[in-house]
Amino acid sequence: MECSTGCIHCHHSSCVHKVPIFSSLEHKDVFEIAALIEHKSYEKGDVLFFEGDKINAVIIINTGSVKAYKITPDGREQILYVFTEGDFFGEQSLLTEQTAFFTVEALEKVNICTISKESFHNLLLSHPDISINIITELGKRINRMESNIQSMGIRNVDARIASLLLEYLEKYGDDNKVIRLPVSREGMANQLGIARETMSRKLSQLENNRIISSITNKSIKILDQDALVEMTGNY
Amino acid sequence: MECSTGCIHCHHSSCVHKVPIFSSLEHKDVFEIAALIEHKSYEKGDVLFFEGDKINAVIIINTGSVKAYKITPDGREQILYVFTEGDFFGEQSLLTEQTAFFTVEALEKVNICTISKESFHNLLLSHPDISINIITELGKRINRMESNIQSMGIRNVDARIASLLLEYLEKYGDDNKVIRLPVSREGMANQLGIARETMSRKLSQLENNRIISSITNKSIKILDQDALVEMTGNY
DNA sequence: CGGACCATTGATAATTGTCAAAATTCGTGG
DNA sequence: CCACGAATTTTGACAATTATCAATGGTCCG
Repeated sequence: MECSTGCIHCHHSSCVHKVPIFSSLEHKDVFEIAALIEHKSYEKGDVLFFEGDKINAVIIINTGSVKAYKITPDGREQILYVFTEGDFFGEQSLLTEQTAFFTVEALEKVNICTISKESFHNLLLSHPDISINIITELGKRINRMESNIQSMGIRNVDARIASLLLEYLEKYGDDNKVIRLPVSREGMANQLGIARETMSRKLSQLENNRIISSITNKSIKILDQDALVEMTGNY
Repeated sequence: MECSTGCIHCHHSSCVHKVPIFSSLEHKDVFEIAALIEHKSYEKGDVLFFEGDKINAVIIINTGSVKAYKITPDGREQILYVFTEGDFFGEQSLLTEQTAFFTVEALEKVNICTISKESFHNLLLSHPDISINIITELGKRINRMESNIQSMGIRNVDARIASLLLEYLEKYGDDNKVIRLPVSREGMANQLGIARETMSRKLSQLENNRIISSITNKSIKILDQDALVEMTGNY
C-alpha cells in the first residue's frame, strides 16, 4: 500500500501497512498505531526469544523470516512455523501470563515491529474490527495447523514429503516453480518428524523420477507438480 | 454459574453460562445473547456437518462430546479435535466464506447451541471483550495444537502414546486416575497416525509393565503416572 | 585453498504396517 | 439377567519401511 499523504516516516510505519490484521484501518488509526510500535532487527541465527521466556509484546515480521520450534525429548528441533513478512506472533501473551511456547530464531536478517502487550490490548478494546481481523488470521493459522496435523498423520512418508513440497511451492515458489528453501534438509526432515537421511533418500528418488530437480542445497525446482499432487493422494 | 435473578429459561441460556468466551459478560448481556441462540441435539454417530459443507454459525457444545476429523488420502480418519462441554468451533466462518475444514461427528448424545454468523459478528463489534476472550481461547487451542504437532514429530511411538495418555488423563481423568476414553482404540491410533494393531500392542505392553490397567474398552486406569512422564522424555 | 558444515549413500538393525484369525466386549432383545 | 450376534480388540507371523551408524562426497565462505 502506498502512502498518499505526506508520509515521511513511511519506513517506520511499514509494519502497519503490511499486516493483514491492520488492513481494515483508516489512515488516522494507522498513525496512532505506528506511534506504539518499536523496531528491532536481528541477524541470521539470532534467537528472538527462547521457549519459556516471558513475552510481553506482539511481534510482527516486517522483512525476512524466522523459524519457531520446540525441542523434542529426543533433542531434535520440531519446527512449528516459519514466519515471514506480515506474519505476527505473541498474541497469546495478550491476556494470559503465559511464557513462550517455542523458541524463535532468525533464518536470515529480519526486521520486526513490536507492540507492547498493554498497547495492543487497549488497541483491541478501542478497535473491535482489529480483533475480528486477528480472529480471522488465527483461524487461518489454525487451518494450516489442522492440515499439518493431518499430513503428519499420513502413514505414508512419500505423501508427507509431497505435501511439504507443495506447501513450500505455494509459499516460497516463484513462477518457474523454483523454491527457495527456508530451511536445511535437516529442517525439512524435522518438520515431518523423519530422519535427515530418509529425507535425503526420498528427495534423491524424486529427482531420479524427474519429479524435482535439486538445484542447490537451498533451492529445489519442481518439474512435475501433478505427480506430487498425485502422491499426496488428494486429487 | 447459578442464575440468581429469576432465570426461568436457564436451561436455554446455559451455553452462555458455560462458555469461557462469554465469561466476562454482565447479566444483561447474557440475556441479550441467549436470545440469539438456537439449540439442537444429536445422537451418537450423527454427523453435525461434513468437511466441505458451508458453515454459517458458530457452534458451542453444551453437553456431550464430538470428534472433528479429516479423511486422509489413504482413507483413515485423522482426528483433529475432541470437543467437549464449553468448547466452540466454526468461528472461522465468521468473515471468510470458507467451507468446513473437517467433519464433525457426535461421540455420544450432544446438545449444542448455535449462533448465526451475522449475530455473532455483530456481537463481537459491540462487545470487544468477547473478541479478546475468543482470541485467548484460540490461543489456547493453538498451543494445544503446537504441542500435538510436537508430539507427532516425536519419532518414538512409545513417547507419543505416553503423551496421549497423559493428555487424556488431564482432560478426562478422575481422582482415581481412571480415564473415560472419548474414542475407541482405533480412534486413539488415528489421533497418532499409527495402526490400530500397534496401539493394541503398545497398550498391552504398558499393562504388562503395570503402568496402566485396561479396565474396559472405554476406560483405562493409570497406575504409574511417573513412568508415563518419563516415557515422554519431558521431565 | 582449506576447513567447517551439510548432504548423500550403504549396510544393518529395529520398528511398524499388513493380513488373517482368534478372543473379547458391547448392546440388544428376549 | 442372560444370551447372542455384531463390532471391536488382541495376537501372531511376516513383509515393508524407516532409523541408525559410519563413511564418503559436496558446498559454502572466509
